Amino acid sequence: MKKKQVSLKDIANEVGVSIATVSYVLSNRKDSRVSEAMAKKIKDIAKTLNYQPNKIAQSLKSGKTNTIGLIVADISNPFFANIARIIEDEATKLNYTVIFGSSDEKAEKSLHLIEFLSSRQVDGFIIVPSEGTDNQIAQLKQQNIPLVLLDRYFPDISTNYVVIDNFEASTKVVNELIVSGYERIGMIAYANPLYHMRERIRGYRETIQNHFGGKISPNLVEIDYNDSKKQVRAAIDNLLSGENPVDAVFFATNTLAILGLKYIDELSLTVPKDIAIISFDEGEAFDFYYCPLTHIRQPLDEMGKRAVQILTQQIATPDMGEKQICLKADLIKGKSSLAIYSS
Amino acid sequence: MKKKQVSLKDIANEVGVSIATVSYVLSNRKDSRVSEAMAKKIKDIAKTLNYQPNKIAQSLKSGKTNTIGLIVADISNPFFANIARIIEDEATKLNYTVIFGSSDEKAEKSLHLIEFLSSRQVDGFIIVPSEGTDNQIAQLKQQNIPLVLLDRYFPDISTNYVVIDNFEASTKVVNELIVSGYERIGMIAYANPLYHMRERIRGYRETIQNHFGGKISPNLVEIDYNDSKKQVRAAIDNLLSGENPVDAVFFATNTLAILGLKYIDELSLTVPKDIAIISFDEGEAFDFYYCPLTHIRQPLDEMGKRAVQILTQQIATPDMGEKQICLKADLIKGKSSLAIYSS
DNA sequence: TTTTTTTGTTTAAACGATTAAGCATATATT
DNA sequence: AATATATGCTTAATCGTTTAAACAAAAAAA
Repeated sequence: MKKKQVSLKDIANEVGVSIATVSYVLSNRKDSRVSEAMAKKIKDIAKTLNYQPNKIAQSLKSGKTNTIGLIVADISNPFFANIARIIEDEATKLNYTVIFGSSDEKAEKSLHLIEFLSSRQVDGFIIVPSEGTDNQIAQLKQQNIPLVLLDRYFPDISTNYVVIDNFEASTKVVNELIVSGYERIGMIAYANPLYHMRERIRGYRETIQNHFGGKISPNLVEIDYNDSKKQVRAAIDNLLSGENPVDAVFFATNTLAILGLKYIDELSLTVPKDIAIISFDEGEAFDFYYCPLTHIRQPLDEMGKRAVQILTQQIATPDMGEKQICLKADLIKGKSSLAIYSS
Repeated sequence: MKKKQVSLKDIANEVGVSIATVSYVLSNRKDSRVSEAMAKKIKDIAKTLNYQPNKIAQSLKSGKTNTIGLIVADISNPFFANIARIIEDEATKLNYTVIFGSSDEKAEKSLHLIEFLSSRQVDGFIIVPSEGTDNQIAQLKQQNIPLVLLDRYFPDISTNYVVIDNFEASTKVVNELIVSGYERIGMIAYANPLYHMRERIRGYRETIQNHFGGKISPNLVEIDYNDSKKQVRAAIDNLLSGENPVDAVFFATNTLAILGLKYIDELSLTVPKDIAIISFDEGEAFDFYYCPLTHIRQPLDEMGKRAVQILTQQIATPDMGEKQICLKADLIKGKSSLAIYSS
């Protein structure tokens, strides 16, 4: 009982003319030689029949789908949801549709998504790559499929990417804590070999090293993504115990910060009096934290837009050179890292 | 320089056989009569060439895209991001892809999205409809395009839908406040004519009415979505002023609650001592609110899954009757509506 | 008038897959 | 041996577009 969509053929039959003529008119090509009268007639009928071109057929013919495949770790994570929204808006502006998928930081899922979206002929990908997806990215590149990495990248694979300078951001965080008088600065990060995480950790380590010259060593705990809740609690216990408990903690992501702060509250510690905190990224969750958090703010808007722009450019001009964008992130000063005035 | 994707034709040429034979083998139809030897040869070559079927071509032939169009108000809103994730997972399980778009609660954008996704031949829609989209929904229905409304629906249009019983949920909220000893209960809602909002308001009004029998009247303020921040503040000022200031406020959505609580904090009012609060829906933001919020929890998981299931069923069996699911939401008791023991 | 050019439209191939129908050849049945 | 059936593969149409090429008729140039 379902009514088929109106096709060029239907219009052609109605008007009593060939499909080609209808096509020429409705794709209003400047060089077509269809008479004014005929054109009007066709356009009118098309309108009354409510004709909508079948993009699937167009895509098959043109080899273009005007579709972007977006792969993030988890669309329900606000960081990615926000960026997805920005990407959606920019893509719409450029007449592209977005198909998305969540990889859950798993290489296997990522591969499945890439194959899935490839077979649906997306024109290109924007990918937040997970651990162990190097080969997938290399493969896409080798197949000349337009691609932009977002938020993270592989230094060993030359691709388009849009990221922030994680090293520098991390440096800012640690410096802020040091300037504010904190000395025993711990860091909780993910045990993730990806470059962005390594850079955050390196920024932390080197700044501590440069400043304290070995008199105080870095105190870093790395967390397994799939067991984060338990391990974050253990990490905090760890950092707070021993002869030299930390007086400040730097969380490498907002999810870690949320888990950490919940536990710190459970321990009835007060921020920043008992312990100072700086987090990477924001989160609605922090809106109501009693102590406004000092944190790194990534330029999400610019990141998302740039990624779409670079991708669509590369789709249009495949031989365009690779674009590698590294933006600076800001340190937003809250009250969770207030200067210590008493000893 | 871009390498074309491998097609059946390429394999056929390589093997020296017709396209049809290759197609029969690779779509492993049980009734095909291709010899074992040939089949193996074709499969091997297909593997070495890394053949991936072109779904665009398959779709054109079959008239099916295995794609769901998802329209929500705003993918960056955690409520919708969460539901999008659930829908994604369920869709993947059923071998469907999801294309999404954000309507921003605007009928115009919604129409644009529907047309956009229709022309991309999505097999069906899951839509969180906005104000004024009745005709769009009616039109889709009239075109026999499979459709499930989510979270909201139009009582005047008979469609599939998955919603919660907003009236009942609202009733629970007000009863909880009354039982806890509150009497002057205000409500802040959106000035939105959609049924879900009307039902929340009706639940509030009727419960107040039933309980206080006119001795205390409902005290409702409706907010314009596009000016919510300012208007929520005004609403709270309003509810707290006059001869009979409210002692409790019921927020009709989590976004309203967030705005409201921020202002209440600014006013240095303490929850629930100075004012009791109950909110609809949760939000990461509440995780760190000093006073755990009493709120309505919608069964997001079930809503998302059911929506996908109903939609895919209807795609498979178009003459299936309409399914209308109304789930109950739970009241999660926090401490923001604690019983009053002093007068 | 004949030839050339322009104008308006149609024919047909193509994109990559599916699939009913056709056609040999081989095997089975009488 | 003659006919029927099974086996293995190919031909060709189809989905809805696009578009180069062909064609006929009208207008312009010779």
